Amino acid sequence: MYEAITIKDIAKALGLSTSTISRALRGSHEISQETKRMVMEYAEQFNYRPNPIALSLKERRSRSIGVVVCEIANTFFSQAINGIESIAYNRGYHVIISQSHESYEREVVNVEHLSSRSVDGLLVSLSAETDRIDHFKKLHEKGLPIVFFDRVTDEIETHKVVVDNFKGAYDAVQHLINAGFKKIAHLTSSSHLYISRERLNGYKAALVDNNISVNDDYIKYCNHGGMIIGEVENAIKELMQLKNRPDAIFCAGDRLMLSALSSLKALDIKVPADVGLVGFTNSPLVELIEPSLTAIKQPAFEMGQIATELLIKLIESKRPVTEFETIPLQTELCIRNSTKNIHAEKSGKVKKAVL
Amino acid sequence: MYEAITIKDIAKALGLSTSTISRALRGSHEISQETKRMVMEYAEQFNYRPNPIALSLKERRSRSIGVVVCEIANTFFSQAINGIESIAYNRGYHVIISQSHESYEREVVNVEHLSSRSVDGLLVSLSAETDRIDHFKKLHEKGLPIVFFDRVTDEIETHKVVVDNFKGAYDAVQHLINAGFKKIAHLTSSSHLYISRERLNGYKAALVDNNISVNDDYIKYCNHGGMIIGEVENAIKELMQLKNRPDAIFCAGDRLMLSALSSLKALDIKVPADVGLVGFTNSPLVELIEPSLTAIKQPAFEMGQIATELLIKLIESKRPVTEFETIPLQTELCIRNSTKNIHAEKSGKVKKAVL
DNA sequence: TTGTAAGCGTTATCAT
DNA sequence: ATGATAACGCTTACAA
Repeated sequence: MYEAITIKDIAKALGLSTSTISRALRGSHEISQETKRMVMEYAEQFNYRPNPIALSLKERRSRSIGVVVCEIANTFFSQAINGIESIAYNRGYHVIISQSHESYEREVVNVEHLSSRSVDGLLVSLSAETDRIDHFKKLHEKGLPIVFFDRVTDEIETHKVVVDNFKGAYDAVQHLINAGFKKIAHLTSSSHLYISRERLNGYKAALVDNNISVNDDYIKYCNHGGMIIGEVENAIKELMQLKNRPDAIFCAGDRLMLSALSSLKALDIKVPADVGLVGFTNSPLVELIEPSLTAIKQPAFEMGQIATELLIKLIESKRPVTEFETIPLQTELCIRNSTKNIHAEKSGKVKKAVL
Repeated sequence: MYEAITIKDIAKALGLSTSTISRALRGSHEISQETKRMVMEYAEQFNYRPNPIALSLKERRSRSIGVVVCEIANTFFSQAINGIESIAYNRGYHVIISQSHESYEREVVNVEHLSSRSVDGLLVSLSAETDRIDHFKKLHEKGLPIVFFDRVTDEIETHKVVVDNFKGAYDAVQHLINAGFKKIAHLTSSSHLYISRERLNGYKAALVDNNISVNDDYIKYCNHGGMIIGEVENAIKELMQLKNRPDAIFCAGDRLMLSALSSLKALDIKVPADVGLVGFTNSPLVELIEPSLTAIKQPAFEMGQIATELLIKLIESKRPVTEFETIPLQTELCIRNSTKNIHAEKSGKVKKAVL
């Protein structure tokens, strides 16, 4: 089996003590140049690598951070994870990803697993099913640093990274209205999710501001985030069977949007000829679909980066942090191959946040 | 900060020695029922969790496995990772994912990082750019268990999990020919990848068997797997500018297929009216694209599962393994919403493999 | 049945 | 400038 060389081995080979080797390796000034050179050379030659596990035990930290998301096969999250990695690896942290597949049960198990594996902190985006968060509260109270991104909760006071979901939704619905749609339905995820409620509010506000009354029959929830077979299909079917059938749908998320699309296709309903469609999605594929769809995109990569910066700051801060930031970013509305930056101040916000 | 209870704490509290606690906790028969009960209760009450880092140090294993892939934002790999997780978590292993983004450099760095973090084994699918594999050979020779899946190499003797790429490609091209296409181009990934060569061979064989001569101008390589800006666009442009322009394209991979699609769209070339398109992809989205495309799908989830089973077997085997398996699975050809199982023995193979 | 001590690889503290 | 020792949390011979 794989046997790595240790400080002890070097000490024995060079006739020195382990402490000398340790110091020499870290370039301590209290070791003679000559000894340092010898040790360094030997270490180099035999490809010495400090054992991270021993270090972890000593330093009481694992230099790893846990990521809790619902699904990596979702463009938003895979992009966010890329952002997370880009920061974490530079700072010497491992990233351990766990997926809940939108299941509360699995989220609890994963969090338990990660914490028992002594990650130094957690980056969390809640699952759709999650309606109570004791599993996070418990850890947070014990002092485990946690940063939420995208699917946040207001029940835990810590750093959060979000987009302006209200505005993103509002703009999208306004876009539909501008395009002439009037009977706009809303397909949303779980009502437990704060972002769902924000997006719902944005939707309602846009309608009201345009003197369109809100029709509750037009609002469909998918409490399992569309992960349960038939969940989206049924919602779409119900919408399409309404007497006063909607002429457009605003989808609150990636998976919902894509499932809605295939459900509509199965019903042989054409988009946008029969039904207009816009939604929150980071998938570049929507542009491949003919005619290309209007998408609200989130700055996923940046969100991952910022969340990671904040988490590492928490992890490495000496004394308890009492002031927490909620970093608000902006969405982009991508209309048929042309991206319209709704909010000019976007990059400014990001910059400030990373400081 | 987060302070977990240790065996020492329990020992002190109950006036026993740490070894007694350790044994009691593991239910050793050489500890009195009474003591066991006491210890168990106390541990339960204070929510004792063994420190996995201390365990790792003692057992000289981290109970984590490293995954080396190019991109998690690729349906094949995210599905494979789901399979990997499903096995790993049950067996008490952590999964640490790293992405090369098809870059040789990053792959080397990631592997170095993972091994220095003392993972117990590696699940690898090579990056498109990778043309030499010393970074894996070195570790393999030191005894680190490695299992390759999908993008394998024949330069390292170990377990491998693959599909029958030749047959998958052959069937796809035959399908195009059956549909009336005759001038079939091939857009492939890096020539370094063994699977690319197999798929190329399948492509050629199908042509030859149908008395169509192979035209080298019709074969385009993307040595960076389509990750470099313009790589696929240029290849498609070149194909479309040929005097004897192809009437169909067979794509060797997920990213290539989707990039080809958007490149064709940018050129205002209709699929399949102007150009037929089939390719290796696990993306469910191809069905949403109008008209839906023909896809060759790989059993990604199962491949991940089998690879993980094999890796854990290697990790946990007491003596060096000298006989290695190459598990061959079968692809499915998915034609316009109807899935045709080309190979009946598929499930049988999988079963055998997991044994 | 329980305790003592050594060891996993490293670093910090206190000698020398 | 270098060495000895203890400690991080846990397991396991070996003693008692």
